[in-house]
Amino acid sequence: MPELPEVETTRRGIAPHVCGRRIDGLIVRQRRLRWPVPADLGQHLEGRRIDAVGRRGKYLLLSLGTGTLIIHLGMSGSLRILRRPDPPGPHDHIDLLLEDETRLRFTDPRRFGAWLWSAGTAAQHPLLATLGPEPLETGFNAGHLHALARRRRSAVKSFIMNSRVVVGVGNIYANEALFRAGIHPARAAGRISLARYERLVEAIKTVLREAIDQGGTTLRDFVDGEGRPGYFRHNLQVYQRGAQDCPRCGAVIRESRIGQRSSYFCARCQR
DNA sequence: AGAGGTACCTGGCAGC
DNA sequence: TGCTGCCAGGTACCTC
Repeated sequence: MPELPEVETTRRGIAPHVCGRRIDGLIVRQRRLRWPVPADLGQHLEGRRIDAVGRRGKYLLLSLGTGTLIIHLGMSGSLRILRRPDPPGPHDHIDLLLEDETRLRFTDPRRFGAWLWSAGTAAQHPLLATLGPEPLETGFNAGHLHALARRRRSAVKSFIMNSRVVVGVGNIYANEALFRAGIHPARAAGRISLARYERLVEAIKTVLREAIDQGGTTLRDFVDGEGRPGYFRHNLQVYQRGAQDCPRCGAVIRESRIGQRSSYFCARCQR
């Protein structure tokens, strides 16, 4: 699933094709996603023009003036621009029909994604109301992390994957950022110094920026707005590299489960 | 308040 | 080859 870099790659890919365009219709072939697609969604969309494509965490936000179409890609979702109405595959659940025959097609084999409507601004929607800061903005800093972590005993990896702490950091980039920062993923969040949180914040920002530059990470499903995969997979240093050599020190990369998620780390470099 | 487990889905893969 | 069990990029919701 798409983490922040994949969602941002999608946003950048679709924005030029949908911004300013009028919505002519909505085809919902499968209503049962993470939540049911609202039965009246099409009525909110048809005839409206898309003003902007924004992002908050892993949520894509299509602003229509009268409200916001909120799209989440879940674990396996992707959005593509179609210039002609290609016949839908079994997991092509939704087409947003735009003027000039353009379509925005939503594909999601696992159906953990979501298409929701928010009247007014997206920030008012309950799903977005409790989200933490954006990792690439200044509100995300070591002081914020260090203060929030006080007395918390959960693993720092689970801590930075908590969307109330910071948005957009999923399993791949949590593993990669902790490796770059030299912090053991199982270390209690409340037992990390401010100085080490400085390193972690820098690592998170850097790894996310680099991944965005590479068009995200494609493990299986992810494609950008043009149907192309992301290439950051070649830059992963620990994720899915259990039993291989640590690229920094040569020790064997270890694999374990933390908070029910696969975790990869070098026990020599990360403390 | 925080931590941990469960649930929602499909598909690919390893092992038998 | 086919079956079974496990695993996968997320996250809301429940219980303790």
